[in-house]
Amino acid sequence: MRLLPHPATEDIQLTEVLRALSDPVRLEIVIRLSECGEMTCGEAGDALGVHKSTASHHYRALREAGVIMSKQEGRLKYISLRRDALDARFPGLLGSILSATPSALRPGFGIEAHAGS
Amino acid sequence: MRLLPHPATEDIQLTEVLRALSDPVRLEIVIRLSECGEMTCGEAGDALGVHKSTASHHYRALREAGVIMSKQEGRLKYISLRRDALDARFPGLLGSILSATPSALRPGFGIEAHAGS
DNA sequence: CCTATAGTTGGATCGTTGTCAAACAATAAG
DNA sequence: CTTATTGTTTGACAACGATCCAACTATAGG
Repeated sequence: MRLLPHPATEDIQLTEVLRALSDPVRLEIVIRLSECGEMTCGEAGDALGVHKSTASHHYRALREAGVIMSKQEGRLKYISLRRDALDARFPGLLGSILSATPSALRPGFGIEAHAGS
Repeated sequence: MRLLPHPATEDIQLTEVLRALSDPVRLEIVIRLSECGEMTCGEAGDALGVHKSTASHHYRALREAGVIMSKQEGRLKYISLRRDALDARFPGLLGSILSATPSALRPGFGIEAHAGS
């Protein structure tokens, strides 16, 4: 079991976090992580609709921005949200984003999702 | 006095707001607006260190994302934060970003700004 | 060693973006 | 009308980014 390098909490930059979360695919990953706690890259990338290499690039972007943690275990790689670090550095930010997301992220996933005639 | 077109509150998209705020220059503009309330483009762009046309592009990006309002008055154009709309759409988001900013945005503007030997 | 699995890396492509400079538009004042 | 002031638009350019595909690494199991 190996942990991969992540930025220290105090080195996490606001603009980089915002940038990381401004991509719909990455925001989707973060939302899923916030619901499921910890997942393998395969699980996280399953319903994203992008190539696995694309997903891998997004994991790296999120990790380098300080948003997620990665730890390798055998041939699986588990990723998880860095909730504590984000809350310590930018109190309330992650919470406001996560509570705003379900309907805000994707039209067609909330109240207005009655794809009738 | 003319108001310029802005997206309706319910049309403001989270990823676009995050994207707009992920640029240091635009975040700086937003911080200044949060402190000063309302400014002309000239005032807002003075200390940004970018060409005025660049600043103008940033104003447009912020306006189209739903972050700021613009109103023309004579030959001046006043811009201001769309606090109410943002708070209604994404409660807590703007607050958490603004309270996180001063030291997080720019190293060299906070405690560690003693440019000694 | 061979094969399958899980994920990364490196190119190639294509669209987006941040920047400046120069030209432009619009208002105000002489 | 001419000039000054404010800001926008357009063009050019370099940098970045998202994506896919193919090749690669690394672990696990036969």
